[in-house]
Amino acid sequence: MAKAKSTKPQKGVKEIARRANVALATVDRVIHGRPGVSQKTLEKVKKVIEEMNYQPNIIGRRLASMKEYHFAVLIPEITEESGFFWQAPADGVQQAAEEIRSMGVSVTTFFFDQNDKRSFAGSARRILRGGFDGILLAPFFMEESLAFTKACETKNIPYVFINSDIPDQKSLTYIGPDLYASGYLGGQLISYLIKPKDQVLIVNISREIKNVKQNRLLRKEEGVRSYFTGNKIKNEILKIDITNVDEKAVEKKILEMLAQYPRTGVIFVTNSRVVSVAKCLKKHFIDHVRVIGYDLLESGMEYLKNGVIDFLICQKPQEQGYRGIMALYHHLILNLKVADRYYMPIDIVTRENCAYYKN
Amino acid sequence: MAKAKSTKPQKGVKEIARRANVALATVDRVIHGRPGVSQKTLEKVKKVIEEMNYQPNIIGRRLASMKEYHFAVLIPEITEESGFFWQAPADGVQQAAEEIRSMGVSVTTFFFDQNDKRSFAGSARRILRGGFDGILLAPFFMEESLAFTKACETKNIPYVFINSDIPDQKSLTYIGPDLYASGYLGGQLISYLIKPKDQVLIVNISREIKNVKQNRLLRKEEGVRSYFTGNKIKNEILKIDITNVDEKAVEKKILEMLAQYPRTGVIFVTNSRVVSVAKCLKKHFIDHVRVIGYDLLESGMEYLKNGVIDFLICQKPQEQGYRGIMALYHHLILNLKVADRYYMPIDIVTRENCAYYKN
DNA sequence: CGATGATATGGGTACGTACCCGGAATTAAA
DNA sequence: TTTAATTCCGGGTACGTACCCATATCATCG
Repeated sequence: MAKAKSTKPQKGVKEIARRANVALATVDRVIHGRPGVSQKTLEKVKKVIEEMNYQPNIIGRRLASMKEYHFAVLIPEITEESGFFWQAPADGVQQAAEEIRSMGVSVTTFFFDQNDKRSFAGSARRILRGGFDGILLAPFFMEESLAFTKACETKNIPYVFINSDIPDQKSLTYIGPDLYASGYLGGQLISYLIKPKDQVLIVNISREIKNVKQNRLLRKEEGVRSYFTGNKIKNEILKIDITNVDEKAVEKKILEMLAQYPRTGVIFVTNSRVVSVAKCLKKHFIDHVRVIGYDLLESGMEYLKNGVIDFLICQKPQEQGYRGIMALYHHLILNLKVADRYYMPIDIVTRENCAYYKN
Repeated sequence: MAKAKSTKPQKGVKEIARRANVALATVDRVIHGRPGVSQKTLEKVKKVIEEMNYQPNIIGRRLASMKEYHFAVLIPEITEESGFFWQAPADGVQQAAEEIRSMGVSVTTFFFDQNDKRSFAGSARRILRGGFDGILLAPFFMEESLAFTKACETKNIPYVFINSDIPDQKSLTYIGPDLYASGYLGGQLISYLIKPKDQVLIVNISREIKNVKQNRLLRKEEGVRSYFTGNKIKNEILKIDITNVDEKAVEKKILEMLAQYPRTGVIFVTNSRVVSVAKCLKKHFIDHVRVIGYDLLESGMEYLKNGVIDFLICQKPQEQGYRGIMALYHHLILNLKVADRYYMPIDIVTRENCAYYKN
């Protein structure tokens, strides 16, 4: 018979071992589901763990297993072309990384070219080879993203979607905008700016038609239209898709439209390319048209301030990056529950409050 | 002569000890500034620490010193009277508390009666006696708050202001709204709703006149006025202070004002009591007056939805609580730098986006 | 010069968990 | 029955830091 152990109450694993009258190592095996434990002891130990409602001490755990956690981030390049939009999420990622570095977490960011599926797939491959423990990605290209997440699932690596969602995937969580709702809100903002007989021009500016990004724009457009029908707003909605994202091309198209439809009172641009439109209006001294767009970029702020753009709809890009990393941290290290999606608040940014959204 | 130590590279304190050729305990004394180290060794060890750019391992530290950190929170009671406003910051505090509990931090919340300075002082006293390591407080009453923070400074306890700031204090940080800016933004929102010859009515509803809260309202009012003068808006601004916060009393005053000034087009209420005003307008079927107010309470949302209130200006009350606690955590446990103030974004909440701000 | 006290220093253990390794118990094969 | 293989279990050490306690060193005074 095993000799009676000391009965002074301990805590954690030790206490389990004491109560179940087994060695620490055995408890450890049970907790980690390692083999080498008889059915009998297994149940005994499990019962004690249950009784104690044992919660492992994160600190002790992190110290003992000096395991480093490596997170990978896959987002578009921070380019002039995209108005440096992805700088903000990258900053948020950075901020989170600093905060949890002392817990043994490192974060590596991979970029891809928004106009090149292959660069996305290439970075994805490199991530898969890199042996990462968690992944944060902007699923820009549908097929490539699906292939990637499937591989992650095989390897049992949790991944978080950011900025764009692919529903029905087994992502740990989605963090980003509710596009439809933001368009709906856009509809309301339009209604504040428009006069009874005016027309509204919705502008989608995007190079690719068949990628996820394009669908994003359409979701927003749906939202706007839905607000109009839902609130019985009679103003006519015009619409134009511009696939040549060059500023000159945008300028030309916009001028054409305005010439053709002179009663256009509001232009609603479904992404940050609103800047190109604003630039055009400013250049041609068109000041009877109000403009609403998306994302608070440096350039957009300028047009907000000089009154060319009235509203920008903005969804906390920095916080998206921050929360994405923290979701992985909570899940993998702290064992906290993570909500399966988190829609960012839809911020209305105007000339007067934009300073508070820029950081 | 001390015998030569092993030279295999270690990390952390051990490596310092090895390089400086002293014992671990000595290094420890230096790091914690404890006495019992000769000037010579002190400098030697400090030099090595410098060279290595030594960063203590938080995990090891937390494990060794099983010190528990206790944070105290001092906020107003969550009452019907205040529209349960403080529920949100309390929730944020709770969320942060859960997140850092595994790092050995506990959070205790103390409440006070907004109408009773003594209850504030009483809770403050209890906190001071409680031996807390960090404090988050809403400095509602000027004198009492100053006495409290002074006591904290004496005891070397860091404190964070939330929701209201008292400038020039040695608070670790301030987290809350920029009141003036929010009023300024309010001015812009008014301009969207007002017609050329309309008058604007600013309403301050607050029981106390001389407490911090009252000053808050005045700051917002200043912001509005400043927007009007700055943007050369000619509409007349009317103003009324209501110190009887009872709904009946508010109703009476509002009706009086509207009778006296029938060209009132917009009512701007400087706090969440906007609900009382909305209630009054709704009751008397007054629908030609637009309403702007503060804070997204359950009751306010209702009037937002049925169109009585157009805009609510809102400053992330939940996040204020969350960030406040995290600031203490970053400072005390993680040794991270904390910005000396953090102004919350000024959210514009409308019928269409309010759902995203409620949680 | 020895006793005393203050100052300086090092050894060692503990925190809660992970994991290696050797040995006991059990079972299968000889 | 002995031996080998297998399964099961416990002892012990490590992670990086904090802190107690014992000892060495040194100045001071009787």
